[in-house]
Amino acid sequence: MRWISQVDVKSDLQEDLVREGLTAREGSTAEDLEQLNELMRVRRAKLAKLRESGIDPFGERFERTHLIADVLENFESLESQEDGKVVIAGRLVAMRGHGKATFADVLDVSGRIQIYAKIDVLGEDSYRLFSDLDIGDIIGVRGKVFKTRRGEITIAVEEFKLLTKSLRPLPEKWHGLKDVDLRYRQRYLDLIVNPGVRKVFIQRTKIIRAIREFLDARGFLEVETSAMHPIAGGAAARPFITHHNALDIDLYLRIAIELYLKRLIVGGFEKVYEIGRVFRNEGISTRHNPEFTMLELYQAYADYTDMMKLCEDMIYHVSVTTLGTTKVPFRNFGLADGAPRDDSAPAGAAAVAPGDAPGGTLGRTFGLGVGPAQGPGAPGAGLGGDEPGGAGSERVIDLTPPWPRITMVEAVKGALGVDFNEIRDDAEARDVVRGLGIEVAGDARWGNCLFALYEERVEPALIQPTFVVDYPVDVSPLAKKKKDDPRLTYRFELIIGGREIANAFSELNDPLDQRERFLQQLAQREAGDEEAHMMDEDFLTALEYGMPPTGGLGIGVDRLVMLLTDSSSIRDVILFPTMRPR
RNA sequence: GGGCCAUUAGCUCAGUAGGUAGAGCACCGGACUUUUAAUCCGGGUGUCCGGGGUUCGAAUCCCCGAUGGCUCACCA
Repeated sequence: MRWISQVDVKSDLQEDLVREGLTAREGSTAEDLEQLNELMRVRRAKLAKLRESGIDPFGERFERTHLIADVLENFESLESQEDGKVVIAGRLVAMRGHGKATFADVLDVSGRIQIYAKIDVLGEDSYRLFSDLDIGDIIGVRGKVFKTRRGEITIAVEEFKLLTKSLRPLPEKWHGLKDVDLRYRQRYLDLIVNPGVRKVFIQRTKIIRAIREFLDARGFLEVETSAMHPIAGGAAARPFITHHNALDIDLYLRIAIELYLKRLIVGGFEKVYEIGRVFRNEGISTRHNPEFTMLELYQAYADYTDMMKLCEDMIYHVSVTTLGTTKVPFRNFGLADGAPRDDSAPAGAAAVAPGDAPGGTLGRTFGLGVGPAQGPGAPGAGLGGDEPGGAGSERVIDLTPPWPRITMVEAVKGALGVDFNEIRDDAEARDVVRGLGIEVAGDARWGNCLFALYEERVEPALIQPTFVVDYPVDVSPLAKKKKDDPRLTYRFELIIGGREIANAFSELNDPLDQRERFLQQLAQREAGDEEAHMMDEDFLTALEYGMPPTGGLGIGVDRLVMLLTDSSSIRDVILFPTMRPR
C-alpha cells in the first residue's frame, strides 16, 4: 500500500489514514468505522502499520521454556546461571514507559511477571516496536531474570515477539470490570482483569476432580446417560421442551439423572454415578441457573444411612483436598450481594473466630437464630440476618464429620415447638401451619405441611452441616417408606449454610408402590401442579424386573462450589450463566 | 411474573433550583534507562440505555420500553 510507505513510523496516527487502512486492509465498511471509537481506531492503525512492516499481528505457535509461575518460583537458580535465559508468553496487562526503557507486566495462566525493555539492548527499531505495543497484546519474551532495586523479579527483554495484536482496550487496571452484566456476558474480560475469578473456576475444577477421585476409589462407575428424555422425571420441575425432526417427537431436556441411573442398577451396575448438566425451566436467581450441574450416585445393597456416611466422607475429602481445611469461611455464601470477588481481600479464614464448634447438640444447632427468624416479617430476610452476628458477619462452617442428624419432625419441634407427631390428620396440619403464617394448598397433606413449615422456618437457620432425615412421603415420591411410619421415608437432605447441598434416600424399589406414587403425582398434575412428576411406564417396567435395595445421593455441584469458594451467586461459579441476549 | 433500584467516555464513577457534561485510569503528543496505581507537561475522545412528552431549554421532570442487580414467588 502506497500510503503506508509514506508514513514515518514515528509520526502521529492520522485518523483518515486509519480509515483508508481499514477499508483497504480489513475489509471493513465505512459504517463499521463509524462504530469504532478513538481507542479502537488507533489500534487498527497500528495493526495496519505492523502488517506493512512485515510483522504478522496474529502469529504462530510459540515455544516457551517456562510458565511465569515457574520463573518466579525458581528465580534464585535461574538468576545464578550465566545463561539462564527464559522464554515466556502472555498478555500485556500494564506498561510503564520511561523514555529509553519500559516496564511492562505480562500475564499467563500461571501468574504475572514484570518485564523490562531497554533501547540499548533491543536497538532503536525493535524498542520502538515494543513501545508501540498496547495493553492487551499477547507477546512472547526471551530474556534473563533479575531483581530490580525494589526487589521485583523481572525479565530483562532481549527479544520479544508479537503473537497477537489486541484491537480493543481492556477494562481499567485498578477497578477492573465491575459491571456484573458485562462480567457474565464477557467472561473472558472478567477472567483477564479480575484475578479472583480465575481462582474460583480452577477451584471448581478441582472440586469436581476430587469428587471423581473419591468415587472412583470406591469402585463407582462413572456413566453418561442421555440428556434428552421422552419423559422428564426424577424431580419436580418444569422441563425445557425440544423437538427431534427425524423422529418427529418432542423431547425434554433432563431435569434429573435419577431414573436412568436406577435403570442401570436394575441392569446390574452396582455402583454408578454421573456428573452432568440438568435443565430446569424456572426462574433465575443468585441460587438458580436454568442449566446446572448435578452429581447423582447410586449404590446397590445400600440405604440412606450408607449415603449419609458416603456424603460426609466425600465432602470432607473434597474440602481437604481442594482447600486443605474443613473450615470454610461463610461470608458471601448466602449473603446476596452479587458483588464481584475482591481478590485483594481474600476470605480470612484464619482471622475468623470459629463461633460454633462442629457437632453441636441439637439444641444448640437449633438454638441459634431460629427465634428471630420466626417473626412474620423475618423469613426470607436473608440467611445472614438470621444469625446472632447479624448480616454480613464473618462466620466459619466446619465440615469435620460426623455431622448432626435430626429428623424433620424433631427439627420443627425443636425450633418452633410444633410437634407433628401429635397432629393426626391433614386438616389439622393445614390449620397449624396456616396459623404460623405459611400458605399451603387446600389439599395439602400432613407431609406437605410439615415440609412447608420446615423449609420456611427451620432450614434457613441450619448453618453448620446438618442431616435432616425422615422426609414426608408426600414430598418424596421416589423414596422408600419407613417401616414404622408410612407417612415418612428413608430420606435425608444435607443442609449447610441454610441451603440444601445434598438429597438422598433409600430408593423405592417396590414397583407397585412406585406406581401408586406416580398416580398420586399425576393427580397433583391434574390439579394444576406443573411440576409434579410424570408417569414413567418404562421405569416401572424396569422396577418390575427387580431393582436391588439401593441407596441414592444427589448433590448440587454448583452450590457445593459456592460453599467451598465462598461465592454469593451461582453465576460466580458458572462460567457462562444464562443471560438474556443483548 | 410482581416490587424496589440502577443504566453518563473504552473501564470505574461524579454531575438538581432544568441552562447545552466532568474526574481518575486507559488513549494521543512531548520529557524521562530499575519503574510498579511510575512521574511531569499538553490533549476530552460522549447516541448521558432507547422512544415519546413537558419546557425557550432535559443527563436532570413525566410516560412507555430495553437490559441488569436485589427481592418476592418456584426450585437445587
